[in-house]
Amino acid sequence: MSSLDIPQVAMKDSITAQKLAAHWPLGRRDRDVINGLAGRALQPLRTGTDLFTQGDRLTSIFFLLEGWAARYKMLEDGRRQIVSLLLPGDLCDPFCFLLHRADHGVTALTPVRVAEVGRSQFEEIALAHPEITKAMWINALITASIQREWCVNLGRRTALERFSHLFCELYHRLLKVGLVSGNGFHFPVTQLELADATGLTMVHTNRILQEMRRQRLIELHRRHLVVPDLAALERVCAFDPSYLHPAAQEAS
Amino acid sequence: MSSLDIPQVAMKDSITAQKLAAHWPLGRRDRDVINGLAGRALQPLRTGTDLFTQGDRLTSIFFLLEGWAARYKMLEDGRRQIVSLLLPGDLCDPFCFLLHRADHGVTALTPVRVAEVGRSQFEEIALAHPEITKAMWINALITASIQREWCVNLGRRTALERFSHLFCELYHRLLKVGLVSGNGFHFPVTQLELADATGLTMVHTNRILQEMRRQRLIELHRRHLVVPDLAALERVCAFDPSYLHPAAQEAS
DNA sequence: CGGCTCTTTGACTGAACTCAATAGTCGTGG
DNA sequence: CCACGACTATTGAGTTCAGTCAAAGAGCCG
Repeated sequence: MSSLDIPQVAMKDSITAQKLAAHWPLGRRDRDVINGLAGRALQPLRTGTDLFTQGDRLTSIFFLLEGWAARYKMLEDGRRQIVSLLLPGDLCDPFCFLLHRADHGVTALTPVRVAEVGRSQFEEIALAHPEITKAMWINALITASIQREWCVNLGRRTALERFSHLFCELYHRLLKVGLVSGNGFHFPVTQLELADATGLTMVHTNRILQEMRRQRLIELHRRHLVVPDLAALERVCAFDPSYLHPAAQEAS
Repeated sequence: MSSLDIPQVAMKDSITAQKLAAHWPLGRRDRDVINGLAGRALQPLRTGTDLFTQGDRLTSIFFLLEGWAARYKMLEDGRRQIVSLLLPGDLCDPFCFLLHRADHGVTALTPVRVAEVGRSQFEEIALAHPEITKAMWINALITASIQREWCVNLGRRTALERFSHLFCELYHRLLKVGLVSGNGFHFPVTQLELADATGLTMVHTNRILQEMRRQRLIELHRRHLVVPDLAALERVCAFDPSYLHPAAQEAS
């Protein structure tokens, strides 16, 4: 855990192992188990592919190794709400076997590389590596915390605040896995998808983004988002990163 | 699990044991452990008391034995979003110890009776009774599913649909613990609280409730809500109860 | 009966939506 | 290299759902 280790970890561990180890300290062996799973990635999936759909019986969990995905729910008349964004390294429903069926879908927003872990294999690992299981549970709790914050975003923030908050969240989450460089990051989400994530229409999304550009809160061009002044953006929405539980682990 | 058992269970088990056993079959001993915890209830807390507040370090979990509570988050300027409702029998953050601090508050909407379980005691029980732990994890996953559905409610439904959906959800959840009688249930939520749960203002809440009464979708009077035609209410919002995972347990 | 909290009402405002059309962008294949 | 189709982004005009402000009733409890 000393700072000297970090370059080595970054060289060696998969992004998923990094992320889990940030929740709960994992030893070399535990991390290597995760790296092993992450190494067996599927063929890349193309944009728009669903990892699974609402109502599916779930037979495996996914590690999102590269690319972005979205958890979403549809209404009968075609309205869609994106309920969370999955970033590189994120786990997709590690404990889904405990429920009957998927209550939502997960779709690839970009080409994605995922590793699929079947149920029996997952259960073996969970049994043999309780620390991994614990890290995954912490991960699930943080996901739930983010979900609550999204409820606040959708229920009580203005359009400008919603986008500001979302961008702040993504900035912090991507920073943690080393995907921010030069105050910016690759941002492959279309305005339609942004609208579905913030509960607004595409037209309104477009107008607010222009307003944010005008106010120099963001630069957004060709799938790249730059936040020239993070503090300013955070001020717009009174961003408090504690809901991301940046240091979840504790002496136990 | 035969239907002959049901009356006996209902007579003997605490509401929390009932609820957990509905997620995952629990034996007599496991249920009695929960009953034992539930039996040591605190003094009733009065309306408006916070079980804990955002930022608190969590030292115990709560069983809500009687009364209603709300999970909420505040914005700096006083805006509030209720992110979930806790009904009689509900658990309040059984695994909160895995995170540093509370990212939200929980407040009593009515006088409540809760049982408090300290960390060390909880961990003892979790170790000695893995089936209870499993039931609690399933409970946590269902809570997360409900949270996602609330995002849909806040992001993509009209005001009328939001209230309809919320009432349908409450109807189903209360039905499961035997708190619905004669198509109705005790409904102690004020219009201000309803507004904070649906992301609307109190004034608009009032107007929509009147509209719902006019359309004979609900009867709401003196803290009692009657749904004369559940199917009609469900039609308004295209309610699909599968997100409540009514039969979560499965052969494992 | 007084002081709460909760509910209801009216008039006005405004943030976000709808509809519809135009303009980029990107990959593909001729 | 350019033309084509399919997304994606942008713009304008008009509308509406929900918010704001302010005040008046109801219900409840000591």
